[in-house]
Amino acid sequence: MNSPARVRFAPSPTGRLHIGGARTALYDYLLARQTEGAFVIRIEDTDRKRYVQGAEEEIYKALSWLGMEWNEGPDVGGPFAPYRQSERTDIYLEHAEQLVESGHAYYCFCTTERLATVRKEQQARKEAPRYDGLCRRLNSDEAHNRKHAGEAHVIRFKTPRQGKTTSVDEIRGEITVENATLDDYILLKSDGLPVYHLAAMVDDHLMEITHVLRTSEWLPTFPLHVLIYKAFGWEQPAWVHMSVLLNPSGKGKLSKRHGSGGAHAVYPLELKESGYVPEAVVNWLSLMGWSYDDRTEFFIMPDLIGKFSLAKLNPSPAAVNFSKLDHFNGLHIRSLKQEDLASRLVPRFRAADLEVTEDELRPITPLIQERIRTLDEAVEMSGFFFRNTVQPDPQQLIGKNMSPVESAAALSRSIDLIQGFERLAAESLELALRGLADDLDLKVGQLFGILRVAVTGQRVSPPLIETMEILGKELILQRLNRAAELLESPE
RNA sequence: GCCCCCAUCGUCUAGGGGACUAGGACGUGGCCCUUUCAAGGCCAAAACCGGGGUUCGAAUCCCCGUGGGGGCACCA
Repeated sequence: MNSPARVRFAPSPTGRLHIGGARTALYDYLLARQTEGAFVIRIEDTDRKRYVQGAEEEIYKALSWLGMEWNEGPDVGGPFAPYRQSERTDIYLEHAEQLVESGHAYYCFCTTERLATVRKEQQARKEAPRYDGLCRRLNSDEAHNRKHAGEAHVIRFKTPRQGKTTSVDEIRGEITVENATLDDYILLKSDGLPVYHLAAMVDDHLMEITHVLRTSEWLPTFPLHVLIYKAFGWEQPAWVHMSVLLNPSGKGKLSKRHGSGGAHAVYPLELKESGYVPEAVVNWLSLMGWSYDDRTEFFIMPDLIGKFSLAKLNPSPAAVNFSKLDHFNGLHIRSLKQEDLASRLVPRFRAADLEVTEDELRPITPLIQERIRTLDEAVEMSGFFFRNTVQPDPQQLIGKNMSPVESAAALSRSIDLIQGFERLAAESLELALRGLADDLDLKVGQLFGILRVAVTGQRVSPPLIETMEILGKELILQRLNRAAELLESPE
């Protein structure tokens, strides 16, 4: 095993955690657990304009639901607290000033208006929009004077104008760019708060982060980050730029809502509300840009912790495949213990206004476990167990290739037969019903089809015999009689 | 416009010069099983972006195209 990794997941609280972020967090978590290192959460809330109230709590909730616990973070504290960047502003200011003193950064007094004008001119000339370096040429005395006079300013990085910078990414190798193509990026804004480029580098260093996992959106500024590390004289962490997630169509970065026709949830907590189990979401996420071998795909968290490796990360962008999530959800539901499934089903039934208890659910879980792909499908399929009455479609009460009269006769004979039972026991009931079908010269499917609709109100249901056993003689007779009436006088 | 990254079935991927007649999974189609629906089993169709090199030999290495993605904010 490798030495303990300190890995951080650093979301900005600008909205709900989406599956892309969740996948990054997962890889962070796996690396930390695998090496028995630390998984730390840092909240990057230096942009006050985009701050969303409650977003931070949502992120915690989503990570918890997915089964990732963190060792350090704003809510649990830790040796490098505070973990919210808005509470570390002094640190960034100090470091920015340090860079100015060492000649790696400078004060810039340009207004946003001037910057916009410059940018516009450059674009008109079809040049890359970039800071024109006006304040870079200021002598330091003048700059200090203007600063002390209270003039609004930012601190910019003094990017070398010559030479090349080579950055090393764990999955992509060396990436070399001409420094001339880089900009003099702003490090510290005029409000005194840092931008990502400064804050993240300072924190990663101070918090002793060993592996920086982020998506490839950061590749263009990767050289800048390396330059900042070098300007401070710090040792770099291992950089890992993962692929981005694409829309199911493969066109464009994953956006809020997608899927053919219907909308697909892109937030883990939304997936939860749609009846997905966290095990499936984790399994699905883990395989978007990572693989273990050429055949193994079913994983639960402990497997993943053991098997994850950075070397198997795939650099190319991956389109999200929601039907595969459905598949994994079915797989994980089937692998659940019955009691576990039953307890997870309770809230889904309640959400559908069906008052059920886990005890009531337990006997039916074995009947539906291998038939459902989401927890909510259990409600669709077996809700009739908990409704007082069912509403069969009279048309559906007519057996396949049968007349209404024949169907009514089959129903009536079934009622007689069931009346003869003390208690409905699956084995004997099935034997009797099959005998009846034989007597009536019907195929088993014809008779069962009628009974299924009569008993469940549905054409698709859990296995009929077991269903009848659970429902019991009284209820069955009630529903069968009701069906017989419907067949005689359909409204 | 400029810079960067990527490129195997529709999708996610295995593949690290000969083991490739290119493997697995989802999805799709068919068959079997079957009281419906599933699940399960079996089978099928389905890919190395193009062109040049390098090499005895290239899906694998290099170059050029092309395509896709990302970035160019006092956002992250």
